[in-house]
Amino acid sequence: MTCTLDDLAGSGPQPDQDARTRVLETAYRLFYRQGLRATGIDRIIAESGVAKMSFYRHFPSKQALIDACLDLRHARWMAWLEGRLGGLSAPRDWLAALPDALDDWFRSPGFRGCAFINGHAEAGPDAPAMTVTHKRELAARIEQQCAEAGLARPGDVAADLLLAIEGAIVRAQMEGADAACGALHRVFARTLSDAGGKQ
Amino acid sequence: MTCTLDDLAGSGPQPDQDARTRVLETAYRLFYRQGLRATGIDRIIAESGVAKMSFYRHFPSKQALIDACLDLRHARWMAWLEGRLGGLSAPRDWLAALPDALDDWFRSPGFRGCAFINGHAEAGPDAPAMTVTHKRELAARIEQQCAEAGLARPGDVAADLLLAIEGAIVRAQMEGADAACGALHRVFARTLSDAGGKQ
DNA sequence: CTTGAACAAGACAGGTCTGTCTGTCAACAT
DNA sequence: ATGTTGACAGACAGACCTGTCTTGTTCAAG
Repeated sequence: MTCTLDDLAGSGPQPDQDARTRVLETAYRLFYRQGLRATGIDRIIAESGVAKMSFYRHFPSKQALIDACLDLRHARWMAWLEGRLGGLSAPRDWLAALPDALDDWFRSPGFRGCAFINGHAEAGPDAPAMTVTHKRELAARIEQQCAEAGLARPGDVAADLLLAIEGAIVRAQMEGADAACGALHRVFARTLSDAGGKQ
Repeated sequence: MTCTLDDLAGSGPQPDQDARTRVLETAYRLFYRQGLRATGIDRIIAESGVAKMSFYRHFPSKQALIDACLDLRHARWMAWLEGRLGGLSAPRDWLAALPDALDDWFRSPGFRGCAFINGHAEAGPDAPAMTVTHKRELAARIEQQCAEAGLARPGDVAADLLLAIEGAIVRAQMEGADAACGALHRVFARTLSDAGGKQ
């Protein structure tokens, strides 16, 4: 599965898609843009051009639709990241290129932070499990690359890098990409340099 | 103004307080615990033991109450931080002790992340101005300490530290304090060491 | 041709949301 | 004594929310 930044943002519902896909694509955009609670079922139904019963045939509840959207978001985001860094076979290069990839994402139109951070912030401890699962899978992927790069204490290095990533996402959301990317690059370089990766 | 972690969490409405204070204290707790949109006016009114008209006499709208709560949160959080680090007159010590202070906060009962990050995540670009103002004032305070400590490029150092702080808050919210604090301490030590502060 | 599945359109129920309004009461100042 | 002020209690309006149900249409497989 390949995924561009446009795919990540979502193309919106297409008339030739079936009802379930139109609902999912519409919700995917609205939930991210407006928030989970602020987006009502009626609006999703109206914008996707679907009957209410068609919606409830495919999704038993709003919560099920939210879960499906977060699953899709996770799959697309990870696919985007892998595609964006796909040409880099050396783990050290992969890690060093992460800030540039995030920089692209921060500057993409419609960027509004991390859907999982936002969802967790909104729903609190009762947030869908995917909000934390996504972060764990990202952390595992980064730790894998740290280990393959031969860095000492790959778990600690991955935790440090993930800390910087989360911070950069929040900074970019609140103050813009420029305010986040300088610090992100510096913290990454310092962390990797300290861990033995090339500068 | 002094502020303990209990004060930061909010003591709830006391019967001897006037109506406005009871509303504000109730909303202060509920907005942080449940989120802005998930907390209805009716619930705030019921828990504060106030008439609806008394509420609307003191606050023209729910949005005005939200703004007042964020103002109060900002004042209390900054006062807590200054009090927590008050004994440290040397700027380098002040900066080095920041992760321990945040650690205490992450482990305090009822911790649910940063009210300003959460509010911004929920409301998006239309979020109250205080959500970004709070972060700017914190960044300015950190930069001031960096400058007084004689660090090179105090603005960059402050940006790096703030990035780590935001990341740690999010990590602590989603995975708990243990998952955040190790990385926070390491990134802080590395950043300060690189900037010329004592180890 | 018949049957059944998917779908569109929309009424409906029951609840919640914000915000307005009417009364009643107690404290207090003139 | 009397008017003012603040507060409590609760009805009410109008909108929005989720979820159910009915009716009619399209279309394809048997």
